[in-house]
Amino acid sequence: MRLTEKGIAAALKHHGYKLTPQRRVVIGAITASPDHLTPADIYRKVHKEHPNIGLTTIYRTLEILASLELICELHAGGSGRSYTIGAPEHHHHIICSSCGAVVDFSSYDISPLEAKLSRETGFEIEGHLLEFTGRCRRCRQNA
Amino acid sequence: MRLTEKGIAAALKHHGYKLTPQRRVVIGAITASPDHLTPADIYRKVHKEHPNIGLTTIYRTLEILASLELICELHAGGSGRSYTIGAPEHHHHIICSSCGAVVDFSSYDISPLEAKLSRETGFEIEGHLLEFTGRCRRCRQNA
DNA sequence: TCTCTAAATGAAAATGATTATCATTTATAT
DNA sequence: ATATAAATGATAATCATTTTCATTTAGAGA
Ligand SMILES: [Mn+2]
Ligand SMILES: [Mn+2]
Ligand SMILES: [Zn+2]
Ligand SMILES: [Zn+2]
Repeated sequence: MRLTEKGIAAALKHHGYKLTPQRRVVIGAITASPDHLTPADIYRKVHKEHPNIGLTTIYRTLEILASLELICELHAGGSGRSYTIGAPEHHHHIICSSCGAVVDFSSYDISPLEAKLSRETGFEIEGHLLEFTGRCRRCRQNA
Repeated sequence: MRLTEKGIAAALKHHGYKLTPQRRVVIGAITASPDHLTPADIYRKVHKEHPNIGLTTIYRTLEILASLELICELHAGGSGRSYTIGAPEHHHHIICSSCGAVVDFSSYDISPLEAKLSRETGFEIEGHLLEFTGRCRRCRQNA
């Protein structure tokens, strides 16, 4: 049930955002790639065909798409966000420290832990970040 | 079994690092505070007594201490690292989105999940990041 | 204690990602 | 077709971190 380019565009309009050529281009780039892309990645991918699009606009478009949960935002370790076409179910990531590949996993429900923490610490939990780093099979074999 | 100022200094020397006044000052600041401090926090704390210490040196010292696992490095969500005197046991963090307070918790063992993921994805897991965000009791009451 | 040298320091500039500004353009409701 | 609020993009600003490099210094050895 992967979101399509059209579907994302429709959702944008539905939420009152204008459907500009620049936004179409960003949506196109992100639906076309299975990878997690940084704003700069998208800028590069798109710049040949559409030299008139600004990096700022890419940031802004990604921010909107993420806020509508149409794409999935990833804060890998230190610096740099990246985005990928949103899988509707909540999931987490494993990131290869060698090649940067990102693998999703969803086979884990964190809510019991949340409830326990909330009880023990008095926090009202709003969100969480669960990420693993490691070396993917391929990188391990090449070494 | 909290590390002492002397203990950290000794460990530094043991690993071949010189024990400079600047490093003593950074170690002193970090052992004196129960909080997670950013490099800039430490710079401010220290600057009255030691106006001659550079922020660069604080960054460098913290990097060394973290690499020796004498202090604990925290990448909170988006931008900005912070450090605290290293608790020897592995633990995770809950961060208040309103006031920035950080609370540790260690009542959770993530290794079964690691083993499962390793089996399912072929990754050799090297590390992980588990962080919760929420609103602490105090901030919740003030609102 | 004196000397020597690799290691450490810090001022300053560079970097890199992200955000703010603001004059100009444009998507769309009417 | 028009009006207008929203969107764009060039540019500059931020902010954390890193690099550079000339100068200082901790600590090993004479
Ligand atoms: Mn994902
Ligand atoms: Mn901690
Ligand atoms: Zn890999
Ligand atoms: Zn709080």
